[in-house]
Amino acid sequence: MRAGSDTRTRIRQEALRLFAAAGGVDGVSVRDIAAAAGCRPSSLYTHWPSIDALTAEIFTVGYADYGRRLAEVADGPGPFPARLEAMLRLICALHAEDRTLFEFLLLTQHRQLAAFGRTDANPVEVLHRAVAAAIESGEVPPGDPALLTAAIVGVVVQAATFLHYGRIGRGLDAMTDEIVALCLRLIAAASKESRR
Amino acid sequence: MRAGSDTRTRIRQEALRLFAAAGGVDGVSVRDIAAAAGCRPSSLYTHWPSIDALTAEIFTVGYADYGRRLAEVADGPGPFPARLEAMLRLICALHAEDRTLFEFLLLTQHRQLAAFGRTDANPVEVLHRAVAAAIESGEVPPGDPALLTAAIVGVVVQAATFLHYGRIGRGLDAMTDEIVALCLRLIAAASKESRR
DNA sequence: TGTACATCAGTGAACGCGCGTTCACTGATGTAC
DNA sequence: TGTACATCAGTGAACGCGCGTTCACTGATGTAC
Repeated sequence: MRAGSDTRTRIRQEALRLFAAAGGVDGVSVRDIAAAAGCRPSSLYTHWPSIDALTAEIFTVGYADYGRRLAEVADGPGPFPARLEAMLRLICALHAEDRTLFEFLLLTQHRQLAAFGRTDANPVEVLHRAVAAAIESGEVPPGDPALLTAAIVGVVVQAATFLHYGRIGRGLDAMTDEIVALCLRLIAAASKESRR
Repeated sequence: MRAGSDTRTRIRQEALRLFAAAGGVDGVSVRDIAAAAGCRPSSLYTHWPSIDALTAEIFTVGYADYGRRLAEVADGPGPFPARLEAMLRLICALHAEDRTLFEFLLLTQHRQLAAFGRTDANPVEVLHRAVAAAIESGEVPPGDPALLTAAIVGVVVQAATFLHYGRIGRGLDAMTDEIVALCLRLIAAASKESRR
């Protein structure tokens, strides 16, 4: 074996970075990856049989690892609400720790939304305005309207999406307590709802 | 003007159907759309200057219309919780009314998730098991564990995603009351949270 | 009503392009003796 | 230590393919008189 040639590692890293930036694997070519990694397109085939094998490796390894760490908490001892809170804190920590991987795993979407931009007809924008107005009028107490809107649409995932597009300036790690509180409320609400 | 040639309409409809089925515009070619619409690829250019113009028309028109209908409710009179409930009921009704358009607008994602499949390492599956276990153990009262899991990850959007992949057998319209209750809980929780 | 012409949705063949991939090769590094 | 050989990561040119798109055309339909 040769002394540490890091081309394989660089290809994997740059591919992940490009996929996360593009919001998916489409639109990122072998030539793009090679250029970013500082090698030739054919070098990729020294390490993987195809581009699909590379993307599958990145996704499967990352996803499985993420699932495994989550399972450790989920399957552990203690009451469910405490484990849910621990899972949420883990997810927020993972996002802060490796945002590129997190976004690649969760945000393969949203090219259309990005192309459409922020207009008044954007449903999310409509809801955001309604929330902001409700907060201003005192119907809903003070808070970050963008965060509350994201919570309604999708709590963790939607918050990560808003962060990805720069509508929220704080990382998921800075919002951990609020995400935990919202989700704990959700399970309490579900309990009451299912009893009626 | 000629007697109603419906090729233009068929191209638009079939393109939308294919985009929704593929979970995005990538992987759907002009040839695919033409074949589904029963015409030749070149016919598309009689009606649109490019494939991008067609996708932009479908997305922009659908998205703007969706946003407009939502804005009518959001900007109407009455207290915020009632307007939020009305918006959620409208969204669920829109999903039931034109699921293809709804999915095209919201679910441009998830090809990677589909390729990865349902394994034990899937984070969503991990959470689902934890929720199901919590329900079985009585820590969380009876209810649809898949629905509760979807609620935590993303309430409306995530529920629509699960429905898209067949993990939930009921339409959003059949879940409207539960979605409303969950989101009303979310805003109540947000109120208390922001006061501390 | 009949004929000549205009319109224009749709056709069919072809285009240039970027894609993923192949493969004979190079040349730096490691090993044998 | 020096020489001959083996290994193998990385190269460069080329491939076939499907993509979006073009354009001269066809032929059914509508209009003028």
